[in-house]
Amino acid sequence: MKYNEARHKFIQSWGSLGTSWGISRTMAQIHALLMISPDALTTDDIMKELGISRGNVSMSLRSLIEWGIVYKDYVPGDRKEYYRSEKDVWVLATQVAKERQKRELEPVIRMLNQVKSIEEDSGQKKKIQAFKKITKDLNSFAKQSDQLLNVFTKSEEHWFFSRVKKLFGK
Amino acid sequence: MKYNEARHKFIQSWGSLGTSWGISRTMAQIHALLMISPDALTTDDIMKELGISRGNVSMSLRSLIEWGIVYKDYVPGDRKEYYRSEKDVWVLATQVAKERQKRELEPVIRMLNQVKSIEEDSGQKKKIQAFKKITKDLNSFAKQSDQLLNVFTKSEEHWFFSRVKKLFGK
DNA sequence: ATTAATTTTCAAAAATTTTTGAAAATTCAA
DNA sequence: TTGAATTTTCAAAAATTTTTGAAAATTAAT
Repeated sequence: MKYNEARHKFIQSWGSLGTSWGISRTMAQIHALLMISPDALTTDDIMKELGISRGNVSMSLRSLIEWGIVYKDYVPGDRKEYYRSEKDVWVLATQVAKERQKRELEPVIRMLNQVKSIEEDSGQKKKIQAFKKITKDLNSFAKQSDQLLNVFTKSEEHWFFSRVKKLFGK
Repeated sequence: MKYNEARHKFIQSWGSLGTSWGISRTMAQIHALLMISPDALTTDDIMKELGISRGNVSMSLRSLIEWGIVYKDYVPGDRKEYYRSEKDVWVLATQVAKERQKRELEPVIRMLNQVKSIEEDSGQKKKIQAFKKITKDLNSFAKQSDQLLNVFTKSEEHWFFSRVKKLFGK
């Protein structure tokens, strides 16, 4: 496979994967482009490479910076801003895990805590029983996942996978 | 909090969470409704409870069945089909993990394997170097995650969280 | 202060995804 | 078979999300 073909495939695939990970196609494509770029890129570089609008690039970059996986660089004597991706895959993964924990897991835990205390209600014994059971179980699972994610995001790469694998006899 | 309020909050929240987990609002709402229902429900029950169309219920249920988290029940002497959710949270979680592994993780690994072998190209040494480095690192991480997920989906509930937590000194 | 370069904002347009609802298909009892 | 009950399909409509692009804001050099 030629480099340009591989590069194109990588950017396109990362873009469509982004969609199923809850980020927009172009945001993921920009991220892909920055990951494989040895040098930091300007807004215009990105617009030209991916054929997308200035506004889109601006908003997507802000979002990537909020996710903590893209950084801004300032070059002395140059008005333009340069953007650069985090390239350490472990750091990338832990940043993404932290953000998703905040956006997806924590809201569930909050909701489940809210619905935990329901008043007695004569006519609906069975339904209330079922409701309490599943929400309690989901809450317990969600909290354990939260703890596990904390272990993951705080651990050192070297340790995590190898220790877990050894633990389960792999 | 009153039961009906809690129930409403649970269904609505699960619905909007579904969106960020890549399934449609109504599909997640149907799942929520079935999880808290002590008895299996018919298509008409679900339509009435959630105020959504027959077609939507039919398609969403098929999808939930494909995910392996909802089952069809047949009641003797009744033409209607009854639907029931998996209620064991560990089974739910492992099913969802398996499906997402198949839909999200495996495609990345396939793509990264494809772009792995690129021909030498005189003019682009530095770019090719950077490309090879990041795709190799991503591939290695993706494969380790895949293995970890296999450990998770094959392990017993009791073991998983407690062993991992103990391992990391929690 | 003025101006040119650059970035950001956001309303409108485009694209995509979800939902509807009625027709078609299926199922099963008589 | 026939036909009523039920489920499925899918084109069109609605809702939602993403993208555009030009105006406004910001930045920094002169």
